[in-house]
Amino acid sequence: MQTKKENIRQQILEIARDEFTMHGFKDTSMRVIALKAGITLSNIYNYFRNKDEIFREILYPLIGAIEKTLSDHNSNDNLTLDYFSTDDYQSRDLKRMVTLVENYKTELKLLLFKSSGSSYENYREEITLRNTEMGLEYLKKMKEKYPSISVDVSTFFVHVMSSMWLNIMAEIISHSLNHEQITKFISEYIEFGTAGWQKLMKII
Amino acid sequence: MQTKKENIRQQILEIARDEFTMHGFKDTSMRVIALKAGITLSNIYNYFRNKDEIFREILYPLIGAIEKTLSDHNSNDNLTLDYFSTDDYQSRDLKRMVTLVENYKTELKLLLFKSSGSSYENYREEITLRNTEMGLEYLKKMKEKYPSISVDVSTFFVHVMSSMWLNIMAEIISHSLNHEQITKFISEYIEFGTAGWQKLMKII
Amino acid sequence: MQTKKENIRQQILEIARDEFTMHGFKDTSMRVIALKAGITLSNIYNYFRNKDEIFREILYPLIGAIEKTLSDHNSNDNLTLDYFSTDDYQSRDLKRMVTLVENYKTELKLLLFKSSGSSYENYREEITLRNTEMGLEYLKKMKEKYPSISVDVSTFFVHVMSSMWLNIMAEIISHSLNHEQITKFISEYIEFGTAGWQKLMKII
Amino acid sequence: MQTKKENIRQQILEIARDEFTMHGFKDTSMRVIALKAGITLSNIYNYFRNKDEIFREILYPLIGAIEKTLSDHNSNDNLTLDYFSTDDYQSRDLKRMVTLVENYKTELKLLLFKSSGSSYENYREEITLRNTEMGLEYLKKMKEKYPSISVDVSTFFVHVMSSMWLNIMAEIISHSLNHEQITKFISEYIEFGTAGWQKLMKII
DNA sequence: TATGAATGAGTCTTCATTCAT
DNA sequence: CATGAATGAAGACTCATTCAT
Repeated sequence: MQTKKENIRQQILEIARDEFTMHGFKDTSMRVIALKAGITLSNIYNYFRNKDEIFREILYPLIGAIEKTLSDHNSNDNLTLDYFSTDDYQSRDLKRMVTLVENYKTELKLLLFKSSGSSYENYREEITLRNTEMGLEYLKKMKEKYPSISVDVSTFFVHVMSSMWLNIMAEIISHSLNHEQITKFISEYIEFGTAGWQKLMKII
Repeated sequence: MQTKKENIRQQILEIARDEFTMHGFKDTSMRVIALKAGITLSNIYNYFRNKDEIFREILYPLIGAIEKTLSDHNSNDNLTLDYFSTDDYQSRDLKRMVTLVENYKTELKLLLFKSSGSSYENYREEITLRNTEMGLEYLKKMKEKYPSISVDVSTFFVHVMSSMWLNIMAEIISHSLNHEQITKFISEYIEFGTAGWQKLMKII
Repeated sequence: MQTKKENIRQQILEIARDEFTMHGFKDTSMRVIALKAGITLSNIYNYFRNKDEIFREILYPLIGAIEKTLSDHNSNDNLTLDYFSTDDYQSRDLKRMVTLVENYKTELKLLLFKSSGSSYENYREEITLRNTEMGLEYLKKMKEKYPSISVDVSTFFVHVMSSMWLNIMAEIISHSLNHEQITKFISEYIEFGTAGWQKLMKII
Repeated sequence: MQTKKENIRQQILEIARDEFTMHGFKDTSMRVIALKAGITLSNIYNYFRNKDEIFREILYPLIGAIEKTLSDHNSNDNLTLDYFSTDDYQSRDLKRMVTLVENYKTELKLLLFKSSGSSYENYREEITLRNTEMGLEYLKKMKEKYPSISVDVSTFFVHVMSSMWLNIMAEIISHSLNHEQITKFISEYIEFGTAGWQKLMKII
């Protein structure tokens, strides 16, 4: 009544996000959302078509950010052997990820763990797939640029490395790492990964 | 009537496994299992006490195999720097994992992805936790044996590496890799990981 | 649709009361209530949280009346030997009971006979217990006031006399006594009981 | 197998009696009886036609004893005013009841409290009815023999007095009175009741 | 915009009993 | 005499969604 409409809309979204976070998409009850929002169940349907739309709306900003991050990552800046000798490049990519994680903590949790039953239930796989394709493409271009390096790496290996990104995000979120812990981890991971890739690609 | 009893029991298990695989434990309906098995819903309860018991029975062999693998892995054979210079040790561990994956493809999928709501819903986390603890313990012992190496690695990094095992299994299963592909991947992963760890531990 | 909402609520209550009366709380089916009310089973749950709530709502007025009657009865007016020589006092108490019975015929039947399985299933015992305690307390006070009387009566005897109240109510209800019959019975019961108590307490 | 058949039959009866006592007729599960008896569910049906037959068989001796007690009570010995001046007669009747209670404690509990849903669920009422009829008949005969006494007592009053018997039994059982307590109560009840009836019948 | 009412399909599990072997 | 398998009905309750007002 006295609550302005947009307020209600926001309130539904916030409570829904809490519920989704706690019980997952499928086991979140519209009834409960309505109850906690202090409105009628059916009134929710004046703001959203259905449960899935609420879920999608919650994840909308995150999805945008992810898409942006992915396309940024896919630029041609990285096509240099320096990527594997100086920390700068990988660091820059990882920092993007950290930003994502820190800005969209809850939403990432939803997307990665709680989306079963929603229209985003396969999003995690899709991203990994796209990451893999980008990775393969990257290796191909590098080989063209630096014929001496070895890129004889199985598609699946690239795939596993790609999925690592999401797994790491997932773990960071699950364990509620603070900024310092994240930074420490990233430097370790870069050191570890750089050495690994150099070995595989027979650089130097 | 005409179907022999053990047949039906097996049929229930197989159909249940399919359903669990497709929809997850929680969203699998006993009604549907009965329907697809061509028997009465209530008749299922002559073979199993409840839904969870069916799930547990399906996973029973896998759980045993996992426990065995873990205890084998936890031996002291690995306490040598050779672990990081020759492929033999890691290879042996990874081959154990491969055996697991190839023998219990479907069941692993269930355990890793589809167990929410069942009594095994936290098993994945538990294993990662145990793996992490084993990893930290391992680093400590190595440091005692080889004081020159560095083990200044964050717990979280060890945790991520531990969870890698399960993630890799998960990916192998999801992508239905054949034996050759798995072998190829493993050699790559060993090469990659060995280089990474050597770098981190500052082994020459 | 065409039926107004409060109608339906009342209808559910009435039909539920009939069903409870016929089959008892436990053996009354929500399905059947819905069927007889001409509504959907699930729609009942728009009016009541669960079966027990329906039962409690039906008994709500009766419970209030009983509590009031009990507290009225527990006054100190009765602390006189006249209680056993003139009819007035007992008559007044019994008339209270009659009023209760005549006003809450059906509900009393539910409470006394049909509440097994509901949250009121022990109410009968509780009342008898409270009545017994009140009776014992009464005898003690009387002895203090009139030391010559005998109150050497077993607790169990007081208990049986207390449970009589409820049994009498129960019988009146079961046999659908009219007002005249009730009045007749009461005068008989007072005559009978007064003589009995006088004898036991050795009054004159 | 090694258990003789009659043993099994007895075992079923004993376990069933326990279950009926604990959960009542309706809420006792044949499955549980079979389980506790260590036999198959369906095997019970080789010994008894159905659940009700088990219940009836358990109560068979009690029913016989009740019928005998009732017919004994209905003899002509009691047709004397002495019944209300000496304790002997009533005492004899009450002692019969005590014997019943002490010999068939469990069975009476079943019959009075736990028979809902069985073919004996109305037995309590039936007995009270027969008791009432016997009481009315008794009063009539007394009036013929002793025209001076008053028998102007309502049918319902006789009914309540009749139901008292069963209520008292019920209370004795519920409270697990020992022999001494029962005897004490009975003498109190006789004193109370005799005085009451004398008053009502205007004897002396 | 907001509401209360309504719906039908769905959840897992238990029940007493029957029947062929 | 004993068994395991089978059945259909029933239990209370929840679900997301729709609709008339």
